[in-house]
Amino acid sequence: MIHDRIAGGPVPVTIRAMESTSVPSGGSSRREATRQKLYEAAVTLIAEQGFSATTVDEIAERAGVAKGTVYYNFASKSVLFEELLRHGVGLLTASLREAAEQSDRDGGSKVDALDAMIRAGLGFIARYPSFTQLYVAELWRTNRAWQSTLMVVRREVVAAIEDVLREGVAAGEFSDEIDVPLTAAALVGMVLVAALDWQAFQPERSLDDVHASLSRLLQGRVSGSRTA
Amino acid sequence: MIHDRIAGGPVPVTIRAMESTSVPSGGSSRREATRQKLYEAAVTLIAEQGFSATTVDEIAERAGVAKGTVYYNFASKSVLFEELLRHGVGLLTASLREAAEQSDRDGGSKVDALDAMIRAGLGFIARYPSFTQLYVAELWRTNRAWQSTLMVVRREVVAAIEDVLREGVAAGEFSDEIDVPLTAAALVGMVLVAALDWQAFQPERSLDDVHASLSRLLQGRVSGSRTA
DNA sequence: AGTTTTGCACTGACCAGTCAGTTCAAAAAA
DNA sequence: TTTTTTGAACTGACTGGTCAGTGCAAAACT
Repeated sequence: MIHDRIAGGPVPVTIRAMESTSVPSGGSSRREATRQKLYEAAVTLIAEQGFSATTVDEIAERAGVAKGTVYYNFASKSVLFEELLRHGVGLLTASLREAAEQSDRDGGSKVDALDAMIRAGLGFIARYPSFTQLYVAELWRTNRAWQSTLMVVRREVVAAIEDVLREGVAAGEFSDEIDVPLTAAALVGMVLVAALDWQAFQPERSLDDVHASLSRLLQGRVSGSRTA
Repeated sequence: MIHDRIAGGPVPVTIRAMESTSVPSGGSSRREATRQKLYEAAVTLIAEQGFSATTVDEIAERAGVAKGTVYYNFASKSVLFEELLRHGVGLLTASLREAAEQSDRDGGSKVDALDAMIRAGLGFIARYPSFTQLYVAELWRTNRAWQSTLMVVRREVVAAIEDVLREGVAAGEFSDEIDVPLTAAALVGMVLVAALDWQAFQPERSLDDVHASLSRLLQGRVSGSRTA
């Protein structure tokens, strides 16, 4: 329980992809492949059952390795979880920012950029539903070991959206009366919950379809006259 | 057990337990009062730590009750949790439906009703932040004992919103192109996440303030010309 | 070449501690 | 009296984490 021993050399962990990138390719040592398997096993189990209810034995079994291997690769159960969080949110923010930049490059407006981000968010959630579940479930918890990691990681996501909102306000495209942080949070929530519901209850629907519904809601065409 | 709670430290989120509602006159036996105390204790602990990480001993201690009392009043830890869930969502849906009905009685439009529900939702979350945390954290989990309870309870909430949306569509107030279930889910998500962020990161803001921001977002005045 | 050594990655039985749930005699309300 | 609560002891299963030992492929050596 108590680690008097300070990790002598914090190994720079290079996390690759979340799901198996069918190509082990060069550079990936045996260890790296094992880490990958552990991430994949952990993300689904924790999404389903929660962190505390998921045992290290389960993770090891699912990954097809011995329990000791988990502790050979990660200092503790929570460290494994934290690295999983960081990695996943890294992918998400990269995807969001990339979408916004692409929209800008195409000469789109900031509304277009926001729309592109919503689409990117939906795409991410569709690709990594387990990670999203896990993130939502842990985000507002307090008094947890990885509280600080969670805060850092949340800030990254929200900031990506806030940036676009602010640019839009500066460009006169959005009302300058909007509350940027709150609106960003609300948008995250809208996409998050809509996407999780989509995945959970109407998985047969297409991304385009869901995206269109959310765009409509966002652009205020809900409370308006019937569109032609 | 280890109680390393830092006394008097900065409390990140002031969590108010589910206090007794406006004096439930009937059935207020001694047992009922004990149950209430147990709900209050359980809701905060589980919101903070999650179900699995919360022990029955902790709940009993927090409620100021012996452990045996917990098992005298509830068959098991998960039964306690399920009843807590049902109780809390009952309060929420009642609040939402009451808000919509009140708006109707005042001769408001369906947009007004929706707005009133958003306000009611924010009010509920502000009053019972712990319950909300707990609900969000468990909602999309799978393979859990209380899965069915959770589904029933979710349906109640979403249905309350869907009803108003449908009425609005029928009255020609909302576009008939909107996707009612998805829009309802998105609205829930918007309010949920915005409110939790409000409570966690800007608790000093007023409900009116937050409500105004969300109304603005919903009515599409985000992407529009600057309002006068 | 063939042989020996090195050390990384992995193993799984094991340990010390924890937890949900039980039991029950006695006390305190009602 | 009857109902409800108490509080402590107890059980049996489970859990995070440990550690002496294994396997093996690439070096080092002869």
